[in-house]
Amino acid sequence: MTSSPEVVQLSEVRASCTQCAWQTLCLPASLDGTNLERLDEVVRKRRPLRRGEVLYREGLRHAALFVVRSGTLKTSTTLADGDTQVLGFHLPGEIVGFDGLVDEPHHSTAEALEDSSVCEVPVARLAEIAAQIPLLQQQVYRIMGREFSREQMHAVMMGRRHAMARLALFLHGLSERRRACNHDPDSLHLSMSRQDVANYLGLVIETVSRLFSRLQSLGVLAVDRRAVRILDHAALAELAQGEEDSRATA
Amino acid sequence: MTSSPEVVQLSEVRASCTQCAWQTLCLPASLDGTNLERLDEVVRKRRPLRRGEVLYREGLRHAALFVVRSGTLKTSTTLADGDTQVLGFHLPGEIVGFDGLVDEPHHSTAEALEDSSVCEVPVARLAEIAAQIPLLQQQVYRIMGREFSREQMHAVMMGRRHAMARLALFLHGLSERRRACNHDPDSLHLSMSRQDVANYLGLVIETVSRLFSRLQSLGVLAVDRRAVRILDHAALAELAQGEEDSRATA
DNA sequence: CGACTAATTGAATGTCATCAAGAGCTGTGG
DNA sequence: CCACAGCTCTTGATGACATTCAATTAGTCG
Repeated sequence: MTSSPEVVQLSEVRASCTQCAWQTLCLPASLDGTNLERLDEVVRKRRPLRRGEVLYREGLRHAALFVVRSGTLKTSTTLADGDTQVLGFHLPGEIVGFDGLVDEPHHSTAEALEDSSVCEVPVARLAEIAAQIPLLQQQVYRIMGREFSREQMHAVMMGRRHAMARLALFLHGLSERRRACNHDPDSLHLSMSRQDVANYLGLVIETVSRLFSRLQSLGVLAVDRRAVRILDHAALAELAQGEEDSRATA
Repeated sequence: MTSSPEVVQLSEVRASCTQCAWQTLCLPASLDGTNLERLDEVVRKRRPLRRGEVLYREGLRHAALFVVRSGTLKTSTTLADGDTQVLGFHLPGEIVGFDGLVDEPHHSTAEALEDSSVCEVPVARLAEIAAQIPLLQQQVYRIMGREFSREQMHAVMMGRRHAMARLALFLHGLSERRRACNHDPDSLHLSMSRQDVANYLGLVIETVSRLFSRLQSLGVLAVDRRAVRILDHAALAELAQGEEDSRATA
């Protein structure tokens, strides 16, 4: 079971999509052998990103999509007054870059929250071969719809007027995304800082910190720094709906 | 200069895109005559929508995009607890339906806020001809990116922690969208209720009402029911940044 | 070990939600 | 034409909850 460096090279360069764990979530879904190879030719593997490294920056044109292979990305935008707003966190299998699809400069910046790796898909090349492979074209649309809905989920969270409901929805969403990847939906590793979570939810860091503490004392979560374990999904779901579960404080 | 009923008919049925006021914002941008005709064949004109009429409903599959030709649409989604969250307001030239692109059922419901009219673009047919017209394919991507960025702007608004900043951003955004259509950016006709505005911004109706009153007394707006005139763009911009312009209250 | 950052916790203020009442507009029918 | 009902919107008083300011603890890196 020893794998020589050449084999690794080969699989990385040639058969990236074929061997990728996220095939079913990503562009290649439902493509057969021949078409998969054609997609492979378009997809450019990128060097791994170091924690803190920026993938693309707002204001720059870079018409490409990026598939997260491992790690976590954070997208954010800068406001007129210099404040930043975190727009999203992106896990393996998810795709970023839709805000700079063609010509348009990006409105957001994407940064690695931990050491990560991504595939780069130049939009122009993708469009070319998608024009010849209807199933791929469909998959592109499907993924766009998926990411669009994810954006809307952000608005739903921010629309909740109780801070607890926002955090509960956030945690529930993360849990669901882990389930989608066949990972344990109860154990979350938050690769983002409390500050990032707070900003993402439209709160301040102290509030988020207090909420984590409260969830822990309620027995809903076990919190150890950025490692979070969900102990009571039902209670979390209730809190997500704004039910102030006051009886549990007794 | 009399136009017979037949001429109207003809222009409505055959030359919809050619004569549409929103050409430059919409799919046909940068298409020449021949290609424009091919697009015309795909686009289905729809009967006008009456105020309150639903264009599509969440949970249903309906793989089509809709271009707003006149009027205003509201998209919203229903939460687990039965509450609804308003996701967006859509003005002429803008496009809705991205959340139900392929196969997937819609996550949102689209409703006319006033008598409106839309063009329906079946995604499957659009994909077919876009595969043959690279410029159209590009334009599809461009528009998706645009609507994606609009979604993100919603998150930016909701992220502001002062109610005034949210409303100011909202009004500023509406103003900019009117400017983009060569309309007077100072006069807004809010076709949505205060309740809708409040929900969209994650506030309650009373707060929104108070804010409008305050903006009026500050001399920033002239508010007459749903007719709003922006008197002081600079002040509005300041308020959008969370600057509590307390000196103006003196 | 010491300096730095990240996160937690406490106390006080302020903003927004809630509850409640009233004003203004719209449409209907007598 | 006016009266009435129903709705949207406004305005006021109160209180809850999140922010702010401040200090402490925990964890990380040089």
